Amino acid sequence: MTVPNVTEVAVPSRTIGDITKERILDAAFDTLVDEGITGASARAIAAHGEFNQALIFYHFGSVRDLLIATIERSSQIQVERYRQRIEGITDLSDLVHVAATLHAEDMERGSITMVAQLMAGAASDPEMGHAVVQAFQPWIDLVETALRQVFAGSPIEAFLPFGDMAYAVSSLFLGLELVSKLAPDQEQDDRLFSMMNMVSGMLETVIAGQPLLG
Amino acid sequence: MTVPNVTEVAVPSRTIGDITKERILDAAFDTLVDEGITGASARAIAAHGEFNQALIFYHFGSVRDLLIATIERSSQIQVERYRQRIEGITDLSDLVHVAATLHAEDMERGSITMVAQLMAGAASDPEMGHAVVQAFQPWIDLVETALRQVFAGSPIEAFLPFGDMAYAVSSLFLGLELVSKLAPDQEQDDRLFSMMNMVSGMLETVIAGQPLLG
DNA sequence: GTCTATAACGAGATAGAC
DNA sequence: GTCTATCTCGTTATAGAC
Repeated sequence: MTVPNVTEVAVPSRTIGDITKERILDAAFDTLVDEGITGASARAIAAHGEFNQALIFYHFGSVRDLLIATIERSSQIQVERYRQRIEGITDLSDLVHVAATLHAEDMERGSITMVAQLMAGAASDPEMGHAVVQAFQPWIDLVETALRQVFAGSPIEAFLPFGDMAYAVSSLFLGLELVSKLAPDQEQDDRLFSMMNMVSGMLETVIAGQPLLG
Repeated sequence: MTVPNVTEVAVPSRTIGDITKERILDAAFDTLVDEGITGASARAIAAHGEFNQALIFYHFGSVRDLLIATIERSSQIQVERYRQRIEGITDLSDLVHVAATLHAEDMERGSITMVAQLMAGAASDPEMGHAVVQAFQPWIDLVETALRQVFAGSPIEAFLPFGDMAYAVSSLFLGLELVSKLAPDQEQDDRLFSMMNMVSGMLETVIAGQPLLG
């Protein structure tokens, strides 16, 4: 990467090619969310973004490399978005509430759906599998950060395996979006998070040393 | 359906066609597990089962209808298998142990992996989506049965939303197999279930009315 | 019921004009 | 950097011999 001379270029110059690349990446994302991995062909992506099919191969070499670039880019962007949303959350019940909101948002936006789709698609492609796993890691890390925040200072903090918990919670959301996308049921999701809320309430009660029943 | 005359046919007759149909269904299952939804073409399935590609269309009409028949059949069979394994389990920690075993087995066998793959593949196909959701329901019901068993007689039994819990747990396993298949990590899975074991132990302690810490 | 052969089409990818 | 045109291959699916 060359650093532009400041006297020459004041703002980081975005070439027209960069703009096209982003258009293609956006279209690939949209296609993955709308049509799934089986529908994410070069033709379908080009139709979604209303550009020429050949541009995909000019800019990314192959559809597969485009999809890999797509998950890398959007994971990075979306994780950063979500990270801002969990910042400052120190209460478990607040975290559950934010999680419910983010899940609902993501059902529209599709960033986790896209991860699930690429994960399924990478099943027979080790190289792509590696890229997808790499892109999924920041999501797990994000969850771990959130969990550590809300359990900081708790008497059980020292006993909790945050890494494993984050792995489980991330997988849960992955599976959840897979199912939710297939059978959209807002009420089911509402009940799910109200259950999580109940569990978090019980947990807070127990941690405080109070009896659960009474 | 005609009932065969007992004097004529002693055992329910399986035509040679039925046997072929099962071969095709088995091959479709194997292909889905090994190659994923993107690799489950008519040719690939035929190669897996070492039969002629045209048989798929003769017996099932289309690849899609074959895949739908596949998930219907194997979900039914596998859920029945698993149901036998959770029979008589009344202890939460025993359930966790069985769940860990079944998860490990399924990583080899692939019945849940197959559901995850078809779920991803059905994203852009409402009709297939419906079939997959239908096939997933018995899994959720199975989990609900297991949960009801271990919480039967517990003082918190009346407060627990078993249906929602089953939905969540099923989704968790779905996501888990999706990730595990992509990045096989036996140690991670071991830690996961040891965590679940810890949680179930904590839960039993709390339900018994004893303090969690001390 | 199973085979071979092939039609009809969509896929990824490239060449070459602009 | 973007376009049209096209190649090649794999795909679903069918026709017709056996």
